[in-house]
Amino acid sequence: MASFYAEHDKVYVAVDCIVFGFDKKKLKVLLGKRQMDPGRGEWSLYGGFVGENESIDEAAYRVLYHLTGLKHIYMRQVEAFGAVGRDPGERVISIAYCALINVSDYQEYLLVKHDVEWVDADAIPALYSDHNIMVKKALTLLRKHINSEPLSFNLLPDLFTLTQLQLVYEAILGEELDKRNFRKRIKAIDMIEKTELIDKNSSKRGAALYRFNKRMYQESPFFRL
Amino acid sequence: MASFYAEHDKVYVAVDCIVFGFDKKKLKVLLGKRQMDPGRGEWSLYGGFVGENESIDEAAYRVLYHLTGLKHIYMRQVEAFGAVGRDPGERVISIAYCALINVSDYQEYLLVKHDVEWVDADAIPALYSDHNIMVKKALTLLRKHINSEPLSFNLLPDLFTLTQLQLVYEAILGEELDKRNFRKRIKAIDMIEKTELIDKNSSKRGAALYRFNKRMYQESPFFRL
DNA sequence: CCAAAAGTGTTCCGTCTACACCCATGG
DNA sequence: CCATGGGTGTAGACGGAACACTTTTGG
Repeated sequence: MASFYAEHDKVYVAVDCIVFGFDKKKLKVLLGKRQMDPGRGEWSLYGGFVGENESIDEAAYRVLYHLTGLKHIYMRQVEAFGAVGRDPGERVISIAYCALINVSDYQEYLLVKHDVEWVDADAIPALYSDHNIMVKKALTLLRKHINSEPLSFNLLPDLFTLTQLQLVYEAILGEELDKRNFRKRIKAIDMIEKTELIDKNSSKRGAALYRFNKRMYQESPFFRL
Repeated sequence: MASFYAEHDKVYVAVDCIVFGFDKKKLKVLLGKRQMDPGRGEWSLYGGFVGENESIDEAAYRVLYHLTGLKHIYMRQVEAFGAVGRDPGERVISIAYCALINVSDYQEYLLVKHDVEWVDADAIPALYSDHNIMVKKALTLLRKHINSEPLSFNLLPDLFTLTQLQLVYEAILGEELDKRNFRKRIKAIDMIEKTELIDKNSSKRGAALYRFNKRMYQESPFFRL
């Protein structure tokens, strides 16, 4: 490859992943202690550098896979962060990505392996560099899109009860919802299908299990709760 | 500065500006012929490289200033584009920015100086690299936010008529709006103030000029059309 | 006097909100 | 039999959509 742009500067580019999960009525974020200098030991998002021969999306999926062992996860770019002094080490431009995973898919031993924890999204500690801003932006984005895109299902198992689904919405929106109105709206959405299966974990009576029909969404990608 | 990250790759980072304007009932984008290799002569967005000692926002404002001679312009990041082969020259990650300007603030001689033109947003030619995708994303974003943020005023002079404002909305949304309903909604927004001034350019009768009260918006930053 | 754009209200319909009780079951 | 969570309907308020005519004035 010719060097067309040799007179310009090159910089480090990294990706940082905001991994959201949902557990026990709470929205969680996967946070860990930074394992490299500078900032070793500080609370931080999990990230990595973008290599010469991978796209930024590939880098984000690679980092997410390394952290969670999971592939085919919902992920989207949040924003590029590029203040000059944002990283105390060297000039690094970082692109934040937001991932949504089902906590029960996450192997617990990885928490130890990577020294990470599920932290309540409403009790985030002080984080390395500008990572607090990244988390806040990701949360804002999530809140903004939760009603117009089928995001919530990524935080739940394939089969879920309507109470679980409602709890996800309440956790993300930070407010309680009316059960009857919520269920009325759900009924109006064909892509959310009731199955014959009953979940007996959460109550003696048992609750119907529902499923999100991904295929139906792909055919007509419109969603509004 | 120590070299903490020496084992990682550095890449070129650029910014590309999607500059929207509004003129004669149409939404326009500022496009030019690329002035450097590779791709010299192709239709392209106007961009530039991010320097070692400037933030990506600063780079975007510098590029926009160079192109338009304007400062304090509304601008926001659209998205980072980082496919490996996106630039035919070398590996370049580019961060797209969207700017909204009032066309009558734009000095016409700059069109010649930079070899750029105002192109109809609904008739964008084939552009260099992934710039078509950038424009499309910026347009989608604009459409999505036009009703919940006071963006439209950036495309108009300080004083504008309600017909002009409606035309901006129609151009961005790509559909006609009902005049009476539109004006009813405008009347409900305190930040949009009627002045005593009359514009006689567009009609014999004359139309009242309105103004967006920026201060009022800063105090309570809520907007919904 | 007429063309051209500005300006102005009402009705209807659908959507959102508030709200409380019965059901099924395991222990 | 009772505690626990699951499940259901209605009425009133509100907001959005449809819709047509009068006003002003420069040429």
